[in-house]
Amino acid sequence: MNDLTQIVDALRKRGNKVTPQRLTTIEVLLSMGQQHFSVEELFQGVKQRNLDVGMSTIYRTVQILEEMGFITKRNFDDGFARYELCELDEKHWHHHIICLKCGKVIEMQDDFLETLEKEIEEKKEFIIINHELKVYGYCSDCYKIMKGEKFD
Amino acid sequence: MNDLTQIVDALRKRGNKVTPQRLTTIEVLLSMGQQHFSVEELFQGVKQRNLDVGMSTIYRTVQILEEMGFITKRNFDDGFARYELCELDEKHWHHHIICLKCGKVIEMQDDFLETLEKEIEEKKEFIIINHELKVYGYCSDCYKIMKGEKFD
DNA sequence: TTTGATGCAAAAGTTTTGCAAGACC
DNA sequence: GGTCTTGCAAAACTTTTGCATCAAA
Repeated sequence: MNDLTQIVDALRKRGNKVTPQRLTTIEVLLSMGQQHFSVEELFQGVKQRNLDVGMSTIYRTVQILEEMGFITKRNFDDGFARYELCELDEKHWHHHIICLKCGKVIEMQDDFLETLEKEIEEKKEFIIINHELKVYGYCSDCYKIMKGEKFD
Repeated sequence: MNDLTQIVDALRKRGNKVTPQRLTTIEVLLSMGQQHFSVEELFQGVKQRNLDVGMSTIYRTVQILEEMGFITKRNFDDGFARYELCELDEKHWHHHIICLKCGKVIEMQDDFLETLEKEIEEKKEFIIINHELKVYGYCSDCYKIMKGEKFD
């Protein structure tokens, strides 16, 4: 559902033009699937497809796609923004489990926050659009290493 | 419990020195309580106490305090990092409810995520240190305005 | 032909770093 | 006195912007 033609059509409907740079950027982005990609990675991906492109063009494309709701900005505190594809057809949240040592990001599907959302909407008079849960800690690999090193 | 002497002692124990700049920075930080402060705000706060200080000193102090676990970095996508004081004596999480229109941040105390944490620790073999939940949407004020404007 | 897009370079903004001078312990 | 800290300026980084040129529709 979230494929190239859908995005291209939506772009045209918005009055945006579909240029080779934009098309390739979207192709690269779609080929990355659920991953969390940075603007730099998109830039490299487009260049690897033998298309010369400027950083600012990627930034501008990403901005448009975010406004359109096809991608969402995430911040994992590694110095730059990351984006990921949205699931348009259903509200299907996933959460991020982040290792404080190696930076690995594990995804977890879970909709159990729905009860909390209802509570917030009632108690705080708030209309919820989205949410983001990040759990920080140590993955099993790093934890083993740390125990071996008698660290902490 | 989270007071000046505790932090100062911990600094000395770590081999760090307690300079006027550092002391004042910590005082300002403590006077802000639970708020989410930026480095810039700390910088202004220290200067308002008639102490000349350089930005880099604040950045370095904040870095040390984060390493020591007294403060945590938060990112509300407003262009720079924000920090907040940690509750050292107990695991008492709070969550952030963020208005997408006016940027207001509401805090919410809730420990209901404990069940989820246990599940993650078992299923994913992950040692959890911290977590962060951000709920995005529209506060009642902004929602009223939007309805009045027939927006969306 | 009109309007939006591109690409470069420069600007903007936060955060980091090198280094000589100064302060804490 | 030795080591850590400071402060300045400059660098490093990501992201944004201005503008002349170019291309999609």
